[in-house]
Amino acid sequence: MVINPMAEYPPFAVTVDLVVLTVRADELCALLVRRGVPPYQDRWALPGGFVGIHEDLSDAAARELTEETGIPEPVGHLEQLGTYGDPERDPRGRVVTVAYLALLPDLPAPVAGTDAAAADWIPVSRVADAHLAFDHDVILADGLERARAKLEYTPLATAFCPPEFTIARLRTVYETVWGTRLDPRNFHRKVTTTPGFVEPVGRVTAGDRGRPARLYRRGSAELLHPPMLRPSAGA
Amino acid sequence: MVINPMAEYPPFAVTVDLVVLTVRADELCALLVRRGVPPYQDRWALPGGFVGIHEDLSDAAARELTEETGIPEPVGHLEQLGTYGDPERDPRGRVVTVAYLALLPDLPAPVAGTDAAAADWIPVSRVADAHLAFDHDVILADGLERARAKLEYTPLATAFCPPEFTIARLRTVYETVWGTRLDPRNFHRKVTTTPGFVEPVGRVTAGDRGRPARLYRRGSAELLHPPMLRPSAGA
DNA sequence: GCGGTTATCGTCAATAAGACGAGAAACGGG
DNA sequence: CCCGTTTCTCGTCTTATTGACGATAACCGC
Repeated sequence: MVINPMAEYPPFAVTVDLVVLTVRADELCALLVRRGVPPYQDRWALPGGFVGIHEDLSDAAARELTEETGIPEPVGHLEQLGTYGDPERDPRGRVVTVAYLALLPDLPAPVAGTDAAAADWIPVSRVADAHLAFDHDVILADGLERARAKLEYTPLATAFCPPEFTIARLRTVYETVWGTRLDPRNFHRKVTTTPGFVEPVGRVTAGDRGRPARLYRRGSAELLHPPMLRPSAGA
Repeated sequence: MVINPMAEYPPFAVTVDLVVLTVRADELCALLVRRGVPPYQDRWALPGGFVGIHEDLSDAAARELTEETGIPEPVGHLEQLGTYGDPERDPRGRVVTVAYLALLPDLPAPVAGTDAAAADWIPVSRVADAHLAFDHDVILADGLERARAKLEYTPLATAFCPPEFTIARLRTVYETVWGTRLDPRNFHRKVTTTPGFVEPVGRVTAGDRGRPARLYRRGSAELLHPPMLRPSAGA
């Protein structure tokens, strides 16, 4: 703020929007809010809001995520997805939005939005008809594609799981996000032999059907070597 | 522009910055400009500039690319890299920049910047000392990592090549960007058997040393299956 | 105990990758 | 014109990884 050349340059509003994904009841769901005010009143939209003049972009995204889900931050995963700045994307004026992608475990959270409108988890298979506000259809589609691709070469599937999870739980994450079925035995071998993907906790589950399963937590790897490739594209 | 709620929200300036990479003389080079005005006067920086109030972000990036390189657009590859909005990143005020990554063939282009300052290709191995202006070190590092990763699972190495190229040329691109050596025979087999990576033109080179090489052009695939994995990380 | 269910381990063939050998096709120098 | 040099292209062998699937282990309810 030493000098003020801003006056010479066009003023923009900057927002953050969130693609928040989770896996619940064998369905991939996105967190959506129903808009209470124009434009696009009563339409579903991605949660988001304006960035404060002294606020970092990632801080704004984390703040919105906490406000919308009610959960403290250090669960799951949050990363920048992309920035959308079509001059016509917001009828109110020139608004550039920085989209973030969040992957969360299935929370029993109330999802009581602080804003007036209602918030809810919507299965992505049923969002297509909804015609989200602004360009949020495109942003959501980009987020889904990013999530699907990242499961291939990063251990981020664990972000959809609670801190301790079974291999079967991790497999349903892959199956749900990719929309494919995976062989439980080959998946088990692949996950347990990829260095740094998961590490055993030492305990097992109890109370479920079938043989108890070992519990694992996320390993230290940031990248999977070799990657988990989607069967669809492989052939 | 129907309503004007912008007044209630903090005004930002929005810029685009470009990480422009090419392979020349067996070195990976980035296009940098020397700043002619404060702040960071006389320091190297990424090319870039302010986004017009009616201009799309990708249009602004393409415009800057053309201005800085003098080449018409439809060569190489241009994609959004990420957005950087630390409140302190620009001493002049709140400037959010949307970074783009461009991969170009080695152009005999004059690189005569329209702006006052000089522009030049700098080998990335020598940029580390330079301490670029603003947070451009970070943006460049992110662009390099993105480029290295994308060579693994996309055919974008072809963006560094002229429209028709040899397998050996493509191999030097991989070797230069990754900083490793690759076996020419295994590389040749891998590239020619990956569906959609390259397709033969039908002609061969002439005049070089050694046996003439077949010419290829880029194939139709957007993703490589199976991917080309870096040897470094593989073990 | 017995069938149902799920987890885990092992086997075998098919596929892909890494390490090389060797011939093909150009060049320049004697 | 023969020869060594260079570089491209194809082929072979060995090893690692994947995909398909059998078999056993360990729980549940009855």
